Amino acid sequence: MNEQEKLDRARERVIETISQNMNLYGITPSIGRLYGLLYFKDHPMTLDEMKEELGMSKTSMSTSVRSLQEMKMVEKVWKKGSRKDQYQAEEDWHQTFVDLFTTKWRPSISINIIAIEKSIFEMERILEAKEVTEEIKAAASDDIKKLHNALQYYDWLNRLVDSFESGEIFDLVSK
Amino acid sequence: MNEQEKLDRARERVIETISQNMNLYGITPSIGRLYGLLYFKDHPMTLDEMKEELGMSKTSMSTSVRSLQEMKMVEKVWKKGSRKDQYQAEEDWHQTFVDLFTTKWRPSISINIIAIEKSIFEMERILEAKEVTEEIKAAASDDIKKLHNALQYYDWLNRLVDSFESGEIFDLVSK
DNA sequence: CAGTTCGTACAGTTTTTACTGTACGAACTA
DNA sequence: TAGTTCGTACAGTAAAAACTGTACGAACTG
Repeated sequence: MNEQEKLDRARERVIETISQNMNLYGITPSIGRLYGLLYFKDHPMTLDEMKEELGMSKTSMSTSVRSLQEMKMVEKVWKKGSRKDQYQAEEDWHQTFVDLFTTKWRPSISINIIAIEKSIFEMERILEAKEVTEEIKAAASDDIKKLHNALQYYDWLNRLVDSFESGEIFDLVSK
Repeated sequence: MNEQEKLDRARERVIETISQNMNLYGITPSIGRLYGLLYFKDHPMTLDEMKEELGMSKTSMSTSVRSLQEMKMVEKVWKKGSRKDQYQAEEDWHQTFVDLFTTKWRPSISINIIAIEKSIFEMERILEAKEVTEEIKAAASDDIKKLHNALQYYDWLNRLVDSFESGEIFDLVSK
């Protein structure tokens, strides 16, 4: 094995390992591998180049790179003389982590809160109703209490995401 | 629709919504639904009861509840007079979040660090080697720099997990 | 304007993951 | 000790996700 091969192999080990562990971020291995490829290239790449290096379809490259863009892990850059779109990886993983956390978590926190609030409202109507047995009211009351705890948790989570987004988290845990 | 049905429906909305959004925690919807069920029951449940309520196989309940246990979201409790195992949901979601984060992230951080360190070592050997072209050395040197950045990130992530585990995070973002 | 090139929607296929039913060991019961 | 009950391993099946190839609109080129 020559030195170039050794270097490639060492690089690929890291790409492979990281992409395998990216499911924690909600990222599939093949998308992770693409990110790894872009991370180690010191210049932007086109869809055709990615396709070539990973041996996958251009369609996959197109959709994968788009989802990486949505997660702000990759950005499109303009390069003179090329009609093709060029993409490069975001280099600062702290920033990537924060963005990922924010873009992924924020929407689902909102969805959960809305569902919980709606259910609390309906349960409170049950408590007010006349013809309801005490047993059902007790159950409703119990559920309402649990849902308020849940709301409190989601509020906390929202504030946690705030602290990520604002960079305040780096005061507690420095880079 | 009677009041009992209204209550059930309100409760199920929350369970369904939350379980759908649990993929962020790396939890499948059906496991999330099981957790939701346990969360709203104010008493521990057996595998047979879960099977009954969710209309799924006992095998699924057994494996699902085990993964919930591993994530510390559910615990087995002893109940006198019953030979069957009884399970109940962890109620404090802040704690659940912290545990989840810790148990899921810690191992994969370690794996990534090990792979990176191994590759850095190999790349440094390339730099020291005699018969290597300057071009390859430059590439190796570049990669090493990137890997050191990665290590720095994982160190940060480890300290972030520390602050979750120790509860220090709640100083920054209060409950 | 006709001819290219590029990126992506969409449908179909392959691969992966989730779920079920059978079967069996362990722990209890009489 | 024989008979139950309980939980789970394992193999097979059903469902879901990832990936590809075709096809086409948009943007460029001559």
